[in-house]
Amino acid sequence: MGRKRVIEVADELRAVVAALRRRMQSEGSTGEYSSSQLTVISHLARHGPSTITTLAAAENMRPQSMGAIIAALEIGGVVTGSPHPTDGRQTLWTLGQAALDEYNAGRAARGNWLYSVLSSELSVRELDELARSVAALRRVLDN
Amino acid sequence: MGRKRVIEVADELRAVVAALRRRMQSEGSTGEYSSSQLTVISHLARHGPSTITTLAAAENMRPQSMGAIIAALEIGGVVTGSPHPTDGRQTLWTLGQAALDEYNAGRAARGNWLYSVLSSELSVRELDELARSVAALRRVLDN
DNA sequence: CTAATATCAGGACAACTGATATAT
DNA sequence: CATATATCAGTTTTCCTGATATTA
Repeated sequence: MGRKRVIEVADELRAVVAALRRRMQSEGSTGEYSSSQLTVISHLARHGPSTITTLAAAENMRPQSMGAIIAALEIGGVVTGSPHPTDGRQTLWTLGQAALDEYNAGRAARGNWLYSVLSSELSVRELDELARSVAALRRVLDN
Repeated sequence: MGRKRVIEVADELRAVVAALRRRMQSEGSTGEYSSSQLTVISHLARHGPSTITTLAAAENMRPQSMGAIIAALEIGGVVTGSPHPTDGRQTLWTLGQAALDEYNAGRAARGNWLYSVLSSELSVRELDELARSVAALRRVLDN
């Protein structure tokens, strides 16, 4: 693939990422959780209890920023914090049972804009390609 | 593709979009232009002179927001505005010759984080899949 | 008069940096 | 003391909504 072609892909990816982000944010009010909140919920549901520092690193975000997201979820009763068994500096955050059930049942995603448009407007093949592309981008981010 | 699988793809896409956006923004200072500015520059380079309303629609953004981006580029001498030949309400914005040359030579992208990681860390096949996935997402956004 | 284009002003939100308290 | 975790406070950036002038 030529250099020019890579530049085009990068340009289009940049534009799509920016536009997707704006769209997800504006559609966020339709669903129950914001985009940042859904990301944290899915992380906790899949990886189990985590500290703020761990969550922030997973999302390429500063601990202070993640702290604000967790604080909002705690007020809503979605997550609960408990002291780390051996390290008194850390707090382990866990998904509440109701939120975990909700996530596993797919109800958290049901009313979500991104989930619904991917289901309805992408072919099976496109979804498959998208899954691989997302994994490749994740790999790039984690380097 | 099952429902659960689509939810996973949506979750991962949401997380990657958010993380990519943050990363692009923080790496932005390395390059010469911000993410929003690069998007506008590449649009003008490919599609020719455009109005603020046209640019805003292409990027799924409000005209007021695009106006601010254009204003910054004008101060930097990157774009120049000229009145529309027949419609006095409109201003057509054009890339300056220096910026156009720079774009065509790939110099605008050379120092760009996104371009360089895509070139160095993705295989040809992954770049190809990514190009198709980005096009599919663009289609979803334009609906 | 109605619709479209652009811009001015003010606001909301997400994530940032710097500083600080506490525990290892 | 040096390091790691978390949080408080203030700032920056980006995009938003509402209101207004101008032209088609």
